[in-house]
Amino acid sequence: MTADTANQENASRDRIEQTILSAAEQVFSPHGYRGASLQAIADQAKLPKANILYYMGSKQALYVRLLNRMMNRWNAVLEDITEDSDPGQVLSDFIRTKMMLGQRYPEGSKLFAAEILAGAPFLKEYLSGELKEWVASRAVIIRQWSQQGKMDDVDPRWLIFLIWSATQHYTEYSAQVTGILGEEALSEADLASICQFLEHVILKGCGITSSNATSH
Amino acid sequence: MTADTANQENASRDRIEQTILSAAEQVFSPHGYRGASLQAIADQAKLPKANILYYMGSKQALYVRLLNRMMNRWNAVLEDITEDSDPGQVLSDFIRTKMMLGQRYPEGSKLFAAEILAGAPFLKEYLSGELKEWVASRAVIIRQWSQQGKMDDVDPRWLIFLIWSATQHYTEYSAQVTGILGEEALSEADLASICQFLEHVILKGCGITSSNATSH
DNA sequence: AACATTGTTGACCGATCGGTCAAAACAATC
DNA sequence: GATTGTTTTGACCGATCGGTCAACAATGTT
Repeated sequence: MTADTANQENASRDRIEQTILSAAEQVFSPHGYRGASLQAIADQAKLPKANILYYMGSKQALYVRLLNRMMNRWNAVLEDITEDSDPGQVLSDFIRTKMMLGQRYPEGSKLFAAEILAGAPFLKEYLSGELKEWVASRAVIIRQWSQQGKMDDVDPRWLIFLIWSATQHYTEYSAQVTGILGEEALSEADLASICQFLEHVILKGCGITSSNATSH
Repeated sequence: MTADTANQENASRDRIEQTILSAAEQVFSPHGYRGASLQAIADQAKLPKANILYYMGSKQALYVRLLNRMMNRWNAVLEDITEDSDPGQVLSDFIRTKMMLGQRYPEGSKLFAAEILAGAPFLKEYLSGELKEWVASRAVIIRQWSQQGKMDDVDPRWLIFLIWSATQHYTEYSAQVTGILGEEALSEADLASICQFLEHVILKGCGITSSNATSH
């Protein structure tokens, strides 16, 4: 096997794996790791149970793969900010991006939520390693914004948690939200209204005077 | 059996039921309904499995009882507000009360979260009935505050969701929060700091000029 | 003391759990 | 077309699932 054969590897295998991953995400996300069964995943994927194990090795390996896939989707957020960035612009983008990611990958988001709820048995080291460092490094920059007088002197960690929680709420608690609103699902108008609200409250609440009103 | 014998009913039975409920809450909360087993609950309660079923009837009945117990704990919140109330005072109380409830009943809160995450199969009608009406009635009053110029004209529903999500985050995502902070659990100082932050951002963000600074 | 009621629990039920395995089907190479 | 390697899948394994039941202990009641 030469060095680059792995690149153009069997495409049919990839397609099947994607089918399985997608099915698994739908089964794991509402019920968590323990509440999901391989048989249910197999039914969802319309494949024999033994076939799932042939491709994924074990329930745990499949689950961990899903977690990693979801985390990769979040990598871009808040990545390229500096002390010279405009807080209003950055936080607006942050809110909208997080909101959009939740809408785009609802199952993946719920999967992640269930994992945290269960005490993060498979993500403990990621949270206290990579993610902790990520938050710490973002916090440094936000602190600089405060010192420059661009915004109030708030704890950056609580601010990040606030934006995370406020946006995630609409995917992970979608059953509650839609129940209360009396709608089947959130409309585009709802989403726009929510984004606008969150921007208004959080930016204003942090003492950020909207520099340039981005048209929406 | 006369009409009121049920009042001073067997106290030993109550004690055992509380033991079981407490054990069940600890087992259900991280794993959800499907992820929990009666055997695990029995082990936690240090009782034979058959004994659990003798007192609770079935897994489902036990689970529903836990949900109801948790919901009763929330009943007092935001209950006695009028159009003449002070928004700053009310929202401050709301934030602090919600935060306190999450700290007081972490398992119950997580249980509720897991139920919603699973699509709220046992709470659908509560959400779209009682709770929907509750939110609607609170929204009317908040709208009046806006019209009186006491606060910005924000959508009360999004405001309620914001406070719910921001406060619940610290109990339901406690594994993530503590992992990122590098602490075993949230300290009292952390909690006070978080409450202060949320008050600051949300009240200011809603255009509420803190009437009387309550000392903390 | 005799009896009825309530509480306790090990043994057991069919169903399902995650996972293994071997036989058959398929694909690729020579 | 025989050989080799890869997929596919039903059958099966021991463990565990929620729940039932009958035998038994404990606790009133009279």
